[in-house]
Amino acid sequence: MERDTSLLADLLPRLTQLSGVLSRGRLFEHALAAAGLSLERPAMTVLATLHLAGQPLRVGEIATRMQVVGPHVTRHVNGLEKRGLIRRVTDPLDQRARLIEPTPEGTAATKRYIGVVEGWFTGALADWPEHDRRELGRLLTRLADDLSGHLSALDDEVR
Amino acid sequence: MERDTSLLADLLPRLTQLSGVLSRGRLFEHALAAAGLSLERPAMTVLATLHLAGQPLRVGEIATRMQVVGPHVTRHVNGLEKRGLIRRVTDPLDQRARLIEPTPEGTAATKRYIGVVEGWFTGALADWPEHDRRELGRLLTRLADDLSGHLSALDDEVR
DNA sequence: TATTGTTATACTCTATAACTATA
DNA sequence: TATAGTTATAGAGTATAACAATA
Repeated sequence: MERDTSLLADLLPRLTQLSGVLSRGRLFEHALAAAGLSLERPAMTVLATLHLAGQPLRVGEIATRMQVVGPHVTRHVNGLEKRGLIRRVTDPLDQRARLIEPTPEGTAATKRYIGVVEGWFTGALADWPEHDRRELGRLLTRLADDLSGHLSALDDEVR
Repeated sequence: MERDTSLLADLLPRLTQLSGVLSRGRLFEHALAAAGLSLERPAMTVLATLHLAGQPLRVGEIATRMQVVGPHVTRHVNGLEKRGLIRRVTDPLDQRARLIEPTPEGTAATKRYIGVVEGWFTGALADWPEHDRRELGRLLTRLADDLSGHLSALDDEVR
């Protein structure tokens, strides 16, 4: 019990710091600039989500994967479409739905961006022993899942 | 090299997910409600920063520790002062500076909040082997430091 | 002249509500 | 009537710029 508290006293500030570096930090802005892109970060996240999926996705599906709400995705899809980075295709199976798919330019832009971020992370973790990198991946996966699960439970309680 | 890429392909989405849970998630709102507080999250962060420091801090120092900019702190300090949770004391060593210190009510509120969050994290990590919890703390500390360091280096390059 | 803090303003990210079109 | 998406609007969080007071 005593030990838990002291672990948490250390862990919480770290998580806060990390969260700040990733979300508020200029890390992604740097990567966007280095990739020669002038996009808002959530727009880039839409592209990255499509890239990770490896197939066209509906607006609602993108929203779910980004853990945001539909209109937010619509807004950035609008911008991406104007720039010619994605295309809206009506889903042949359901005329209400739209499938969002990257254009060749969108795919190229996404690859440039991901390349920059990966290179940057590789550099940041260059000195890490292989074992630590693997452990971090394992623990972070579990932490993200456990925290997400607990958060859902909390939301359900309130409901 | 191949291995780095595949690690990162896994790590980056995890970090994004984690960052989302912590920053956008309703975790802290839940904790505030459970502690019986109606404060904005950054205001609570100001209180937590003071609590962690264990002593009154200047506005600028709070901003540095929160990794935000001065006016942002001023704004939330204004709100906290109105609610009687902190006090502004002119620094005897420098008439320009103000030392921010929690009132007894502020201290009590902060303790309630931290207690809720720690209890919640303890629950989320309850099933974790002690070894994993310690490893997570160690690796997260290093990750946060390395990423912060790299980010500063990037900022300097741009400058 | 440099620094600490404040005020005023604006921008980014995300949410909720109201609506349209299809099912 | 329910669902997919869009449009319009609002709010939280943070930044930049202009300023005041003190050093």
